[in-house]
Amino acid sequence: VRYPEKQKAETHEKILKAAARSFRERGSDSEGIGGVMKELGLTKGGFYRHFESKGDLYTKSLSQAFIEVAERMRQVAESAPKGQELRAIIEHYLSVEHVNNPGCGCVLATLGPDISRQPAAVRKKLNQQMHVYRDAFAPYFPGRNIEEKRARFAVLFSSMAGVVIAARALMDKRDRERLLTAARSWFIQSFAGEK
Amino acid sequence: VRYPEKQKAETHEKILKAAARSFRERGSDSEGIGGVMKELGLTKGGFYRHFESKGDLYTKSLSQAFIEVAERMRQVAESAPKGQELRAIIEHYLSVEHVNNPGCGCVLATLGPDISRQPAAVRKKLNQQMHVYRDAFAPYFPGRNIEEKRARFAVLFSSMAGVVIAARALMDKRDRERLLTAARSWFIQSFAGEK
DNA sequence: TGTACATCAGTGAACGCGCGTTCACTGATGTAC
DNA sequence: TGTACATCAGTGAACGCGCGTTCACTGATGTAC
Repeated sequence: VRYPEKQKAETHEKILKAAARSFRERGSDSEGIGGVMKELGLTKGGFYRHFESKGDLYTKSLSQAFIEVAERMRQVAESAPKGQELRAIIEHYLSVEHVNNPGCGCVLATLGPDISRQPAAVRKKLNQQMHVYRDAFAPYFPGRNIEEKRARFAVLFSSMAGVVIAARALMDKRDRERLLTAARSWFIQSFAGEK
Repeated sequence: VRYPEKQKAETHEKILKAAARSFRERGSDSEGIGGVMKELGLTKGGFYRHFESKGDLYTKSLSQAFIEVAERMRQVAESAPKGQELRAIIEHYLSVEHVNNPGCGCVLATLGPDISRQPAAVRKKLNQQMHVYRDAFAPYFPGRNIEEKRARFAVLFSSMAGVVIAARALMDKRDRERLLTAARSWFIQSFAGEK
């Protein structure tokens, strides 16, 4: 069956998005191509018209995920009152919603350790995406120059990712909220200069 | 072949330690029972005389890992000058050595996201271990009462885990060292009250 | 406008591989007599 | 002290399963004439 005009591009993007969610929710194994394609009402055989391999999908879908997350953060920052952008970003990142929705959340917080186990080529590509991600936020950071802003970005975001990871590992709901609340007020105080 | 007196206990512990390292280095998949047993010069068939299943090994070896890491941290704290314990812990945790040796490093920083994907029973057991881990350090934390100390412990350790994860994801050695240095001085300043 | 043909996204069965698990077997050690 | 026997850690082959990948095939659409 030959399929309608623009369908291929649509399917391609659907696979990308579904995979980006699946990898973040379930890890880089444990669902697989068959599962993702099935979710979309397709069969796994067709996958290879869109991607070279599972590794190819992994790299591309995570790149996509970095972009999506950055875009969302940018919106949060833009809709915050002037001077409160960083605070808004911190509150958004350390929210219960983020912790409860890994599928559309920060890549570092869902697949960080996994990324460091990838072959060099994959890590390289993802490192580039991380830099794009970083440079989208550097403007909101305090610091005398770009180097200082970048350094603060790196410390804050990696720290917050750790908090989200720990919160997700905790089973007790109240422990989780307590951790998030404590972290929120501490990060805001330290980085956004308030309580 | 019937094997010498205490050999079983020794083998049991060897498997536990090798698995604790393997899981942290390569993730919860990607080496497997066969590989771990082979490393020890054994065949995989014998594995089931020691553990019920791979999941059983996972839980027990990570519990072991929590204990080992806590013990090491305790040593670091004890050999530090009076009043400098927390600072010593931070420096040790955020060292290049820790980043370069995931196999004997912090469990949260190697398998944090993985833990949150485990079935409830496994998470429960690991949560208990995390509490033991926490209570071993609470004494070194500032705070008016045990609750405050625990809260600070949770924020500091989860943040530091995030930094180690991010450092491991970075390919460029200098980026990595820059992140660690920035994080070290920031955490020490914030938690251990110095620069 | 109509017709013949090439294209190629998607199908569904099959293949290969690795891994977790099982199981019949081995044989040196510990124990009972 | 000596002998017969039970035990059980470890072996190695086999099994089943799921997953990534391949491939011959389909047939509606787009294109060439």
